[in-house]
Order: sequence, then C-alpha cells, then structure tokens
Amino acid sequence: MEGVLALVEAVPVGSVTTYGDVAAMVGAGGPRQVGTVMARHGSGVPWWRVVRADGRPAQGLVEEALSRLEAEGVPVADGRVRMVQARWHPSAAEVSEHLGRAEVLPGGR
DNA sequence: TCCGTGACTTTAT
DNA sequence: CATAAAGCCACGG
Repeated sequence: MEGVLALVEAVPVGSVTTYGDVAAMVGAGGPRQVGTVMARHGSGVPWWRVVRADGRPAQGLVEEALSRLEAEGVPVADGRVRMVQARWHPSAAEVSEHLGRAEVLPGGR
C-alpha cells in the first residue's frame, strides 16, 4: 500500500506509469487494488502521473489529470497519454529503493 | 460467510 | 482500431 504511494511519488515529472505496472513493481495485489489505494490515500501524491494501460487517466478525473499532465510536459494526444514515450521505466534497484524494501527483487540480497 | 462493487487488465469478436 | 465479456484482488454490507 505504502509502497504504491512511494512509487507514485517517485515518478519523475514528464513521465507516467500504469496501475498494472505499479502493482507488478509492488509485487502484491492487482491493478484494482492500486486504484483503490489511490482513491483512498491518493491525496498527497502525483496521482495524475498514474494512468490506465490505455493511456487514459483515472475514471472521473480525466480532465483534471490531463491538464496537469500537459502542464508537466507529458506527451498527450487525443485525450490519451502516449505511453510509448511517457511510460516510466525504473530499474529493479530503483524500485526497491523507493519501496524501502526489496520485495520485488527476485532472489534479492 | 456470501454477494456486490471498484481511480483496472487482457483477450476475443 | 473499437467494443464487449471474463478475470482478479481487496473491502464493505
């Protein structure tokens, strides 16, 4: 849960990530759980940098997120983020560092 | 304990 | 490429 928030805060300006990716990085639950966590504890983190796999922002906050994304220089086209260009690709080390715990590291040391 | 809901994803038509 | 259905995980009633 906190790992999710930590990762979202770690997303650099101009880049975005998806619910599924966050769930995979945390290594627990699923995309829906990430969304649920965001809905409840999303306040205080750049939630607009977390979008759906389609590249479309969270349901109900599309306009809000889109405005912020464009303002930060995120490549947006036709109401959808260009995932191929804006998707965040952190290394396992970075992820574990932000999580504060190497739970995603396979056979981590 | 069972059913329904939800800031989702993926596969098939 | 767009729409529809099924799957999945956690939480509340």
